[in-house]
Amino acid sequence: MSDDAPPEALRSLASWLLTQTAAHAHRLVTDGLGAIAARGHHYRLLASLDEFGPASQATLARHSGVHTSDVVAALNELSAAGHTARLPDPADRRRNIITLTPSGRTHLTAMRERLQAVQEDLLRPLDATERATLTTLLTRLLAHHENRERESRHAG
Amino acid sequence: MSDDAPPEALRSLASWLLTQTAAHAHRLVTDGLGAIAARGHHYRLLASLDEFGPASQATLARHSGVHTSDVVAALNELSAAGHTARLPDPADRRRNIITLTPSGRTHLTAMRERLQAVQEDLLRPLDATERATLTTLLTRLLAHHENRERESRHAG
DNA sequence: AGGCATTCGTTGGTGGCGCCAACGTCGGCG
DNA sequence: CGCCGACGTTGGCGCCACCAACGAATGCCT
Repeated sequence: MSDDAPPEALRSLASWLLTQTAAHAHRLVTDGLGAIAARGHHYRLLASLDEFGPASQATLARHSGVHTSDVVAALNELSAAGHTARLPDPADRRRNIITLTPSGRTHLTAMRERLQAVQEDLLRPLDATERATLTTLLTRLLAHHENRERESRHAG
Repeated sequence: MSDDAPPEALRSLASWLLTQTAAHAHRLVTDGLGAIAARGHHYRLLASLDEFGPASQATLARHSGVHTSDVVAALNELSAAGHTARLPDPADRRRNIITLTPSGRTHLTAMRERLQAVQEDLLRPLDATERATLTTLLTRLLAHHENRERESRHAG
């Protein structure tokens, strides 16, 4: 649906370049994960569990950046598939403790492989140095805006 | 909702960096345009009209990259606000010819100003050279994936 | 000890964006 | 003439980000 060249008014906007390339990246990721019946949220949650160990849904949300209401839905799916276990915290009955099951660990590994392939696909036209540069620039932008968010949340 | 640091498994994925920064960019754009009751699609369409002149909805979709079904909705809003005019093409009665009204031109200018401010906000941590580098890298990625899309559409 | 604010999980809903299927209308070409 | 295709439109889907509200439970503060 976008055969002709976009107007310069778009091409010259960094925000447009970002959201467009991100859209392509998102499609690659969705397709890659879709092939093993997974979605972005699943990877974020399982990766967080793997790296930080068992956690409540709230801390899981904070680590993964997934909204708590979406964490509920994603964990419903993951638990139904046996990839996570949801058991009540005896020390605080408001909380659930989420753990990664062996099946979940296997699934996570499969996701990682898919995502590695996606990165290759995504970054194909760039050489190693350029990839590093891109990563650095994006990381700096991200850090900046994450800080801004934190400040405005604590101030407001 | 994302207070703690994301896991390294995310930070190391270029696709994640892209979609995250794009999400921030998208929010800035949405807020900026929202202040003047505009949305992303509106800008894309008006900018296309401004740069390429009056066009049918189909060619407008091709230029702006907005899906035709979404073009309909956006043009309903823009026409209702008097920013565009939709008149039947006498030469081809399937087509509508969309034109930019004076009011639309004014609106476009206001959007441009907002978006310029957003770019500043978005890229604040980068100096001029770094901004140029980022633009170049993203443009190359975008061109690559756009070509891939075209090829697969004409092949399949 | 009592009362209040806060946290946690959950439900249901919103909006943007990208996209697909279907349909009636109309034009162009073999 | 008949068929294929383009055009505009409607209605719907999926993913992601996010918000409001609620009951249950906890912790703090007095």
